[in-house]
Amino acid sequence: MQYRRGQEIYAPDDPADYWYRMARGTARKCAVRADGRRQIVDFLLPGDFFGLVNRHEHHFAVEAITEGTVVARYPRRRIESLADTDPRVGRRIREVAFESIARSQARMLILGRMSALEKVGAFLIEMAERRRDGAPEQVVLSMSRYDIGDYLGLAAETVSRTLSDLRQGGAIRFEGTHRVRIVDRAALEEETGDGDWDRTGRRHRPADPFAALPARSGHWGFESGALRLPTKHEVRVFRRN
Amino acid sequence: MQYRRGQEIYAPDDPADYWYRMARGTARKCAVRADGRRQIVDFLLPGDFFGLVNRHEHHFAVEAITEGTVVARYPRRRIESLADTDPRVGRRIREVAFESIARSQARMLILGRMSALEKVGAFLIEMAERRRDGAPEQVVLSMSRYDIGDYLGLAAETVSRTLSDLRQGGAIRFEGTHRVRIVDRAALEEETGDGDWDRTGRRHRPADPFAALPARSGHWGFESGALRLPTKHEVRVFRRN
DNA sequence: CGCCTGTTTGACACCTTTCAACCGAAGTGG
DNA sequence: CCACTTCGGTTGAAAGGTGTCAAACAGGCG
Repeated sequence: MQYRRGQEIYAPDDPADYWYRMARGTARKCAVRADGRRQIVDFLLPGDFFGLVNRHEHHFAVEAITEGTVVARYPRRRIESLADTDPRVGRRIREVAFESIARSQARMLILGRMSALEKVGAFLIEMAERRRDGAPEQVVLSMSRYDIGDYLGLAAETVSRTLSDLRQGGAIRFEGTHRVRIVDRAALEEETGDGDWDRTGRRHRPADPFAALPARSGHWGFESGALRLPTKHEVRVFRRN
Repeated sequence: MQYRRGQEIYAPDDPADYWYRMARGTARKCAVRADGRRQIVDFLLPGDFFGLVNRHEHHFAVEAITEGTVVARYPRRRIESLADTDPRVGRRIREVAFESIARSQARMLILGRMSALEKVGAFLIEMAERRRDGAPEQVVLSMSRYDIGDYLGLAAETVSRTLSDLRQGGAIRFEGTHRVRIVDRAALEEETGDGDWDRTGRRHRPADPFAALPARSGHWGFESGALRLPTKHEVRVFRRN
């Protein structure tokens, strides 16, 4: 099936008769509240499966972002009976599902405990990694700043500002509004603390108050490897340059 | 297997040789950063499956919260081969996985787009619903305020304050620090906007600026059905009473 | 009883949102 | 071809919600 920009692939409460696989283009899976607040739960890129649910109805809406988005659609009941007879199919479905769980849970870390700078940095890295077609420092952002904001739990203005900060800080370069080149990937990676999430959580924060704070020495900037969060004043000065 | 309060059930990077099912007690699945920031990805209550991953290693730590937490442990490879031969097992695993996906994605809505008041309200309702043993307006919070905060992406102090606000607003009552009775469930439910998430997201927020705003009429409080977010000043006055 | 962990409350700082304005690009119709 | 509109992006200024720091308090346990 082919879709136009903005077209709905399925709506919440639609009967969940199909499972889907993105073939070309980009889509967003999202929920919207009456007051206009929106949360994008996932961006769907080529190769991604979606629409896998138990119930007979979907919970979210999925909408095409790019013109000419192409989606493969599989009748749910047939796939399920196929999985019953062919163990490889069942195994593959479980793999896809577990992958989805891992991705969802990784996003909780981002949504719950990261600053705007870290969120946007993590987002750029995620988009770079998810490109299957090489060029890992080329990032194409097919979605709008509003979409990115609703994906990260930020206002679109904050996304725009943060991207500008990263650019001025030398971590990225713009090659058009929707095309970013990662110049200093190490800075972005350490910024997001990508590998930092680990180990036990037995100790609470109040129990180790002087554990590994980010170095406050030096001035603002990324020369120390990791991006440090500049203070308000520094940012202001920063932006004026 | 039985665990003591705070004991680790598995660590990140542990070989993922088992799948688990919570039998008694409560546990948290979490990640911690070097700087002390922690995100709890899920609370595990009796009946919940966990540890389902593709890879050979886990990504998160799981730790018992209550003394005497009991967990059933299943060898992963045996379950997988069992699933290959018995379609019902495979089906069940998929169900569990899809359920987990739905829960994760529902939590994104909470983490990304809700205020502290809404987060805590949603949390109380979630805990009430997940109790299998009746008494749906009795909520037992086995976990600490720090745990709740790291689950919701809030500071523990904010959780405490918000609970106090809900108590003073008449939505809940304390029956001990870790035991809450939901007095005005409707207020909590409308507060979280539980049913409000829906429909298409084709329109961005800037495109419909005067869509269904929460009624600003009346004074603070819950009399209008939904909890409205009090302004800073109102909260201050509120708390002094 | 004293220590320790966890909870509550207060005061203040600050990051992010909100409200605006401006700008550029794309599409439309005269 | 050029107004005109619309949409999305960027930037500024002000407001506010939440985090941080701090202190007091309660409960459990040796």
